[in-house]
Amino acid sequence: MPTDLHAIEEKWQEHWRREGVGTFDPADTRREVYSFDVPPPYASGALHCGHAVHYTHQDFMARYQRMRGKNVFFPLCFDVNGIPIEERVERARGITRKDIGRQEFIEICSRFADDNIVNMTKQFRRLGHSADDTIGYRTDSREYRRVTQISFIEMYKAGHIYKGAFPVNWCPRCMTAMADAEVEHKARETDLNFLKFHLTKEHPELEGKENVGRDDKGQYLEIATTRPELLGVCQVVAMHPDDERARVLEGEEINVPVFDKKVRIITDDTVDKDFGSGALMVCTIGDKEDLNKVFQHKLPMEIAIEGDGTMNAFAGPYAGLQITEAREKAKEDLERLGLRVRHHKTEGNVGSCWRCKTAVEFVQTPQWFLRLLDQKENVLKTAAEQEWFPEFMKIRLRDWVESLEWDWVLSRQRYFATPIPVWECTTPDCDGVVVATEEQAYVDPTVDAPPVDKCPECGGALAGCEDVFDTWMDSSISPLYNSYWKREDPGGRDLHGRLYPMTVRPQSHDIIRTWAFYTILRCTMLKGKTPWHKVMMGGFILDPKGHPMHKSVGNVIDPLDVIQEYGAEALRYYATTCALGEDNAVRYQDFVRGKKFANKFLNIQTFVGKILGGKRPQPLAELPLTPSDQWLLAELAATIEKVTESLDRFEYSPAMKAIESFVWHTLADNYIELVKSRAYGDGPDAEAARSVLYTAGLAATKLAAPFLPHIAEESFHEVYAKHEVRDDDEQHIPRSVHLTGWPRAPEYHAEGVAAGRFVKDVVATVRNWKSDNGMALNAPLALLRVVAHDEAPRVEKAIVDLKGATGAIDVEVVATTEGLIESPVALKPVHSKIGPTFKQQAKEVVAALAELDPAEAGERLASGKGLILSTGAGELEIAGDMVEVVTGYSLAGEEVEVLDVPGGIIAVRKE
RNA sequence: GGGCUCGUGGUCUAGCGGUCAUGACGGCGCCCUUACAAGGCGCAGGUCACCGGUUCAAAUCCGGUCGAGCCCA
Repeated sequence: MPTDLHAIEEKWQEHWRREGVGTFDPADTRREVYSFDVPPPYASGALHCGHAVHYTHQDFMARYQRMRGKNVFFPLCFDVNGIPIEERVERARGITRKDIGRQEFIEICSRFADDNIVNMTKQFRRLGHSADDTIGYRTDSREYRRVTQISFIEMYKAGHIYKGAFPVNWCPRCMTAMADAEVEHKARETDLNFLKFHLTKEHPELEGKENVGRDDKGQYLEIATTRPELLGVCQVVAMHPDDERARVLEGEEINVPVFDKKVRIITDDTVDKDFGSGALMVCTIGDKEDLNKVFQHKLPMEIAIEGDGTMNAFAGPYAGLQITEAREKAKEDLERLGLRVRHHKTEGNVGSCWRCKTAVEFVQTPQWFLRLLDQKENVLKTAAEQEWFPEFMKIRLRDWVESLEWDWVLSRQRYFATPIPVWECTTPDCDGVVVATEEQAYVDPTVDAPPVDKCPECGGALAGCEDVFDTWMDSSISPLYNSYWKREDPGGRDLHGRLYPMTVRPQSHDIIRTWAFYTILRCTMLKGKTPWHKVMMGGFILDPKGHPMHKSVGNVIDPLDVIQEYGAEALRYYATTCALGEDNAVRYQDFVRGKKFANKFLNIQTFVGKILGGKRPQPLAELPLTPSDQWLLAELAATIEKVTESLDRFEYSPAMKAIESFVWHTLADNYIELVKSRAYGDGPDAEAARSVLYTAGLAATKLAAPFLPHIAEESFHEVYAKHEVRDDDEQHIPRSVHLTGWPRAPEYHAEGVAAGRFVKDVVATVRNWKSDNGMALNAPLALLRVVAHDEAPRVEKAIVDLKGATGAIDVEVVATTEGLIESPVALKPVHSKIGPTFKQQAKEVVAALAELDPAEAGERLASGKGLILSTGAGELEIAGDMVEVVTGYSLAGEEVEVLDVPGGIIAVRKE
């Protein structure tokens, strides 16, 4: 029977959509809620393997919790805001956002996202995901942005927000401010230039010291820098206090080349004595370290770079040039003036924009900030109340929180994001601000009127704020949005109270410092309560060699291609093998195994269906169960327990292994083989086997349902559905296995379990023996004698299975080895002993040995005597170590083969 | 430079104090067995990265070395 997995998968995907399997019921107050604060994938157009695995993990849990009777809130959401879509639109149209009107640009971005969302929704469905599109959001919707704005208004009123002019990270390409969390540090090779800074006073004692020199302009100190274009804003030169040169120079002035400007020499123990020349020029502002020194030493904040990445008047002769042009020009000038002593390449960490990888600069412009440095403890306190899976990932959050030194800059100078709902006074030097009212939100201050006409401070005219929010402002209220905070309650039954805190936040570890941190921060500030009880932290999915997948490397694997070749179930099977918190390489062998297992599973269910013949067997309790039946039920109970425990700990891999081992090995390879012939028959024994098959087959279907939902659904409808009734309506069969209850351990008498396991081992041993002896597995056996010791009375009850499964015509179950006689059947010469002793005579000795009666010889050897051989040269005696006695068994005078089984032995005879 | 995670047969992987170290993929041999050859049975293949320590007992715990990945500076 060829199985078309694709057809099965697509059939049930359509069924689930039509039947609304997975739909959250906001009006249901009876069932407990299990909610997911899902990570909205960015609407870029395609899901990648990381998405495929992470959302599949969520789907496992969602389907499991539904079967546990929970009202599952598992929304289908999309993130839309921000630079990536703006960038794609700009590239696709060959424009910048400034070329067309603000509102038109926003409109184009939004339509671009629409198409991607349609496409990605289809992809989720093809993966077999049960996310609920009746409760999803997209972050550019008016409703979502309304909630973001309200959250801002509340925090503003509570005094957590301020506007100020501080240096902020700035991407000259995206032309916007950004938070520390958005800055990546990448190793980059740059030129390290050693420049002459002439000293204002001569120091003969420094003569000959490292990096100190002299030319026609006098004595100089070499200073290494990668940013010569910033010489104009060099504020100070710093050296380590232990530097012997610093002891002489500290407090003196030194000449900045080209600019003919004098700066002080200071000491600072954070300076690396061994880097460059050991002396550091502090510029405003080359990097974060400069910025720290500016604050620490109260240096002037002269910023030489404009927001568009050009140099300004502070840069003197380089004003008007782009940063990199200015750098080249500065190097040329220094070289020409003989001020650049030498230069070499160095690898340094350059802060870069996480979106476009452009080197980040510091720019000082008025921006909106959220005060968070006073919230560090609160954030960690909230996190302490959460259960993280795995727990160790919390360390990353703690490290990040403890390292924070800056407030969060909220404003971005972009278009396609949530507008900051404020109007500002246009009168110079008046800092009057009018914040929108909650009722006004959603509001776009660049279009809509402020709640009051004039500045409340000075009566001046108001202008709408043109800045938008950092997109993490939107993302970090997802638990509030999801739980209908400040939104109309569709059920009118305190939905917010029932949904907040949410049950679980699934996410990956690369956005702990952003999404997890900001969400905990903001929800703690706004609600004073944790946003969720649990965090499920996914790892990275890497290419088969263990490297990250990148378009530029060409190692990207498209999950849809995997589905095309192996099926969605195979991809989902692979997802079960990916442990939380660990990075996992794509493993093709798992796709192969998943596909094989899906097929095997369907075959087993087909067999069970055939055995049942369309009838539901009598309940187990009314039937005489054999030891084999009891053993199988015990195994089933243990499997249910193991799978349930594992799922409750978000451990998918052990759960799947338990299911696979039970279904494939215990049920198919052992139990079915054991009872196959009985189950085809009539009578209570046969009915018992069928009832066990029904129970185990249905339970296996339910256990597999969260992981392999398509084949579970197929099996359920093919074999079981018509015999089952709905929880809520006994007149009808269940619409889906996913709407039925999680399996409970079956009830049975356990006294035969050990005997059943023994019977299973006996049968497996016989089958192996047949295979070793080149016999067909269904070949008949003349006799099977089972020595079962204490278990004999119970094993006896399984004679029907022993006969059926081994093909033995006669089966005897006995308690002891009585009647089984072990006797020598052959004598094997030990050539390594006989050869050296008898040399030429050896051949004759061996021949004579073959003439002896094994039984008699064995007896002599057992009593410690040697063997007497008669050869052509007369009699001779050989010692016991020259011969090996091969023993055999006989039963009632006929030769039998004896095999070891755990817990006993068996004797078999072919004919 | 710091933090976290991980080094187990050819490849991937389970185990994370206690019988002969789990299983998959691949390889080899045998087998059409009233569900399945996309299957069954079996075989080969491992100094559990390395070095120390704790313990009656270490793949497992501790320390160090080397290597990989991620996060952060």
